Amino acid sequence: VGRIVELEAYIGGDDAASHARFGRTARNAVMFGPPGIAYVYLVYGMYDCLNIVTEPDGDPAALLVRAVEPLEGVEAMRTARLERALARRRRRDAAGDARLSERLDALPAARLAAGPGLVAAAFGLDRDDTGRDLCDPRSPIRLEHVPPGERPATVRAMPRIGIGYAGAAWAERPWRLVDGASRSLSVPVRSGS
DNA sequence: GCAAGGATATCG
DNA sequence: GATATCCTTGCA
Repeated sequence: VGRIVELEAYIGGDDAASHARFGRTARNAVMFGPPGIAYVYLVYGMYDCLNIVTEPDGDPAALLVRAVEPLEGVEAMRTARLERALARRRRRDAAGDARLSERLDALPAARLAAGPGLVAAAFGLDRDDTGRDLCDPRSPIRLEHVPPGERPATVRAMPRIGIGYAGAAWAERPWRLVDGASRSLSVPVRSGS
């Protein structure tokens, strides 16, 4: 269980940073479907990224989940992270495996899912999870309301990350939303933003 | 500061 | 069918 503390909005086919910018394709098909559905894609050939489809059927849009603050199951997340890291290695050797394990053990819980690729790794998600209904209480991966008693989010908006290819006009839009008080952000909030 | 890594969309 | 590029990460 974790609390989403960082999201980026990708809205409509005219958003030059969105996967929907080329229209409907095999990869992005669920973005054009109903909201509340998971869209998981592979980026840079290595990392899976979880998105939540948002707009009504026919209107392509999604939220990229860039960071989650662990609330429960920290050790399960650590195990999932290690499993993913080990599976990715070409040449396996005991010394290297042990070193990876040590590094993960030393990683603070708050940093286990502090990045889009790390969110999927910590929750054991991959592209096969595309299409899951995140609003279905029976779904193994799902959205729930923040438990009562948790601190309220102090939401801040700033430009999205890693989308220089879309051009300045789109890159400047403040469509990255973070809980400024969280220590689990992928990139720390810079003062003034 | 940069290499790793494979799918993807586009171009010949 | 080939290739430039990609909503990143963890190492040097």
